[in-house]
Amino acid sequence: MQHWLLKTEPSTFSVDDLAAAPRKSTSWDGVRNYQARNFIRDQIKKGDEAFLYYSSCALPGVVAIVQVVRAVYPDPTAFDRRDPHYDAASSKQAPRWYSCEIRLKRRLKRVITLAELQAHAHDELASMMILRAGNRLSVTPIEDAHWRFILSLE
DNA sequence: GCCAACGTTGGC
DNA sequence: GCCAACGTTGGC
Repeated sequence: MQHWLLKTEPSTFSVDDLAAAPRKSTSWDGVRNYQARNFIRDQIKKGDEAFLYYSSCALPGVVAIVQVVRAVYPDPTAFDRRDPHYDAASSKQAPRWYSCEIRLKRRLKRVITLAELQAHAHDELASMMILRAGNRLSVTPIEDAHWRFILSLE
């Protein structure tokens, strides 16, 4: 089982939104970056677990653990003309963008902040993608050792 | 296929 | 709001 980190801006979609959703699950869609798309399309499997990470907010960091409950399918928002993520170049015959469905497994007891992660950027968390300068990927794989270490901070 | 211009992301 | 770091676009 592979681990992941999924980025969201809490002002757009928060863990509260996820907790309030039916079955505490949602379609993880709207990803419009090819590298992130490829992770979703080619590597994310049902049963995988991911950290939910808050960005562009007062306290960036990991806030929850989610589980992939349905693997890859074409991103429906790309087909919806009224959706801000609509993409005329994506057709149902040849989809360009993909989604998966995630369910809230549990909230962390507290936010594991970006500042805490950065404090270990040169030892336990060396080469963690989210800590790379200028990182903008919204979907990144997490090494097993990193996953365990981050949870040990909780 | 190169690369400059432009837009977006995201920490601070 | 600033700005660095990227990704994308489009002229050539």
